[in-house]
Amino acid sequence: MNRILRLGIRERDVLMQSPLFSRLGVESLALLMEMAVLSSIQPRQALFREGEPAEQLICVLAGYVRVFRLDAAGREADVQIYGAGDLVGASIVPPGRPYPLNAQAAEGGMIARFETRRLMEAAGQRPDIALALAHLLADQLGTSLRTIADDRLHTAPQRVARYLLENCAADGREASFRLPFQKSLLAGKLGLAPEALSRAFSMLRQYGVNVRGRLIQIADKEALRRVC
Amino acid sequence: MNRILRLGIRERDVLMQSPLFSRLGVESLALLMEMAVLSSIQPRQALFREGEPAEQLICVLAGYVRVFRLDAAGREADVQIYGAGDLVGASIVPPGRPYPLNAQAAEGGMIARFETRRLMEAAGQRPDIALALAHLLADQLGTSLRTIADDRLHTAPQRVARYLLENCAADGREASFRLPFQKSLLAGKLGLAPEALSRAFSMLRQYGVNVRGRLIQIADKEALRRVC
DNA sequence: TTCCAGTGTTGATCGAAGTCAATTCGCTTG
DNA sequence: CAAGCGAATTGACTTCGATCAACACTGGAA
Repeated sequence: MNRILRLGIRERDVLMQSPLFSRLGVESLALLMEMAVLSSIQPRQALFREGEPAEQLICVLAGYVRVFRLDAAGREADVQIYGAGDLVGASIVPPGRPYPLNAQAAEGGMIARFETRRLMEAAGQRPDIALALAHLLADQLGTSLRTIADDRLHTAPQRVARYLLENCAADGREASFRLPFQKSLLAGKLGLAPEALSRAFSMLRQYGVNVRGRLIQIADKEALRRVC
Repeated sequence: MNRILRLGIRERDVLMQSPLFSRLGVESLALLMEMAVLSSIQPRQALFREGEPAEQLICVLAGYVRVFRLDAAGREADVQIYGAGDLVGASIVPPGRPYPLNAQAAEGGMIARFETRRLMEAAGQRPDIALALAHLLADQLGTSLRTIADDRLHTAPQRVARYLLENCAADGREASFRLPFQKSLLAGKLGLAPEALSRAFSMLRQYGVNVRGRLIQIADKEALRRVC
């Protein structure tokens, strides 16, 4: 919430790598940097709620942001998890509508906020900004469409296996890596209850997947690929 | 596939209403109209397949286009249904990648094709085109995110009830309308097997929903809303 | 170290929806 | 009009995953 925070080197770096900035010319880049307002975020802090007027786009600089929807009974369904460099709520780029979803910090971190109104003004004058926006939206649309298909086609162990294969080092027969966040968050991202994720992991043991805390060890990626 | 077809009045009208064109200035409009290549499409005709180089964006002028994904076993999962005015495959706007999904004509109709390369060139020079693209992508991203949440939060009868309420006249206590396409297509759109859609309809009978062929009659929208 | 709270795991049960098979419906075509 | 075909429905069965509850593990604070 601290408006006085200035962009440090680390924050600039993350921004520069983000899909919004990475394709810009120097001038546009400076223009947008100018607009960024930094905030640190606390675990579980709400960043915006469904129905609120949508005026700001958020770029995650550190930590993770969970975007979810509530039903009438108060149950939550995660829609997407955003990490460093990701733009949250890009679907509200056209200003003047309410947020369609809720966003919450999954852990402590740092974000940059951009006024959508100013962003759109800038995009109207500088094609590279508009194009970068289109690019980034297209990417998010792509992953989101793929998520729909995956949900409908694959069982829980299959979804987990796919996630592991996408997020481990590409080379070699075996691999090991650390989950970037809590298992309950991963469960939500995959559209599962935490219990279902747990069961999926234990069923994947017979395919050479070993889990200790956040550490994942895969004995044979080929074997795992056959699960999908 | 007939490249000689020229834009008739009806086709121009649909294009003008589409989210890509509706926000453009006259010059940009003329430029894009110029690029449109018309084709008539036959039922079940494949428009593009997963993995093919993605070079064309498709705008539906008449009929419906089904976008779906195949799994290893050959099962299909529908991701989205596009109707007149909708832009298919907008997620491939950035050129040079393969199509991530399959598209197929659900019935006979008419489409306009645009080369993504030329489209992006035009967008790079004319901010209104780039902005229109961003706008449209944002919309599609929004609906797609909402689909994910809906899938995860609602049962089959609830999803059907929501669809009915969104697609019937807004005013009045009762309503009736025709489904725009086959039930099997609707089932896919809602992420259901046809049998599940059928059962959902018959369970909604007790909430005042009557179905005969494609004709839907809703006795009391309030009652139906309580299902969701 | 011990305690504690939050996180994750396991077990038992239940309900939703997918699948396969058998009819029935509704529309097109001769 | 009848015939015939694909679409839709219904039934029986099965599987997957949500839910609730009990328990175990982990990491931080006193």
